[in-house]
Amino acid sequence: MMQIADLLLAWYGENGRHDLPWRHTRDSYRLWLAEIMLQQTQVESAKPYYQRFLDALPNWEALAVAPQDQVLALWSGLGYYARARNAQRAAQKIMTDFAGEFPDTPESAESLPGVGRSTAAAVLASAFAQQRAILDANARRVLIRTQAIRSDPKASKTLQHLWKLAEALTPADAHTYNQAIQDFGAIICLPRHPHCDACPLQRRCLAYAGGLSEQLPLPTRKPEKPERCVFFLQLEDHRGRIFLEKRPDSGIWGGLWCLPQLNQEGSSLPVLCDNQQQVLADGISLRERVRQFCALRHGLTVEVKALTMLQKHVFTHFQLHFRCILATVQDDQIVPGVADQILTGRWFTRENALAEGLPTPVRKILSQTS
DNA sequence: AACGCGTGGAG
DNA sequence: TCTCCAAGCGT
Repeated sequence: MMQIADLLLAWYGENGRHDLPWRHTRDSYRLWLAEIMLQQTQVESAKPYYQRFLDALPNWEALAVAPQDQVLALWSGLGYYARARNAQRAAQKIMTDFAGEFPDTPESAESLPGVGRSTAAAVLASAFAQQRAILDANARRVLIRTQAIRSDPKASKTLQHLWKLAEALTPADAHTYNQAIQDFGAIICLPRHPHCDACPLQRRCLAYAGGLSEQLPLPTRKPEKPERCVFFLQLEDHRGRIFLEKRPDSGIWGGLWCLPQLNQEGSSLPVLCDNQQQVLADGISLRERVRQFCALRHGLTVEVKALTMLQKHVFTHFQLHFRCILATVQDDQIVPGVADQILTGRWFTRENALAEGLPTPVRKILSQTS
């Protein structure tokens, strides 16, 4: 009787996505990069980024010595930017601590920033033909269904169990099997409405046997999405250049270039949604707050020209409402003395700005108004 | 252990 | 429009 691994391998031979750009290499750099890009990211989203990144930074050394801004520009739009910053740190560690080669044990691989248990296993299996089990969203879902696991899919006890199962099922040819179970999860054992009628594991699937295919995995509770409201300052100088600040590495959009952000203090969403003559809750007019902000933070004297419509950007964990404040600098000069404290701001032409690592909404704003 | 971290496609 | 969630990891 064919076991699950053999059934998956047979299915994969006929139906797998053998044309993916990272499927025909054993180069650890290329395999690792694909794994990092694909974390929490769908194949179709990562595809266009992958080849572009490799063309620009084809090996560990190139990535290790690249300017961080170049790395983030190559990642711009893909999201979860800590992946890009960690990727560069990992490349640097490989150059300094591992003689330019991806390490060949799980412990050492997992010591690289951004490389966890599953990513390490995927690279070791494919680059070095080791028998290592992965446990990503696809493998997790397939195992939960075939074994009819009814516990919380994210609970640590469940994950322990799933890792045991994954390791027990993974055959010697883990490289091929890991691809197989991921393609199977993406094509047949879908998150919603799995194609059980076309499933090669139908007779091995406890969820199918129990009529639970649509109910498993058990849904996880969705945390509430708070709403945040900010203003983005679109400052232009007399030459039409735009002012951007580099965000700190920690937090949202870490390391990216962003429009200066003016937080809305002590006032609620309805105020921000109010008309353009609004006055903030502290009694200072928006126009005056902008002028203070630019003077204190950037040493710039500005004139507020306009306020755009309310726009929205949705993250996984919160919703961002924002307006852009259009303003011009009057004298094109950074105040001497204050300039020393301006570590994070620079003027860009539109074209140069769009070549940098920008958050998606900022890229949209700058593209629209150019 | 629970939360922070992006974006886009599907239904 | 809204909901779900995707090749996870760091803290």
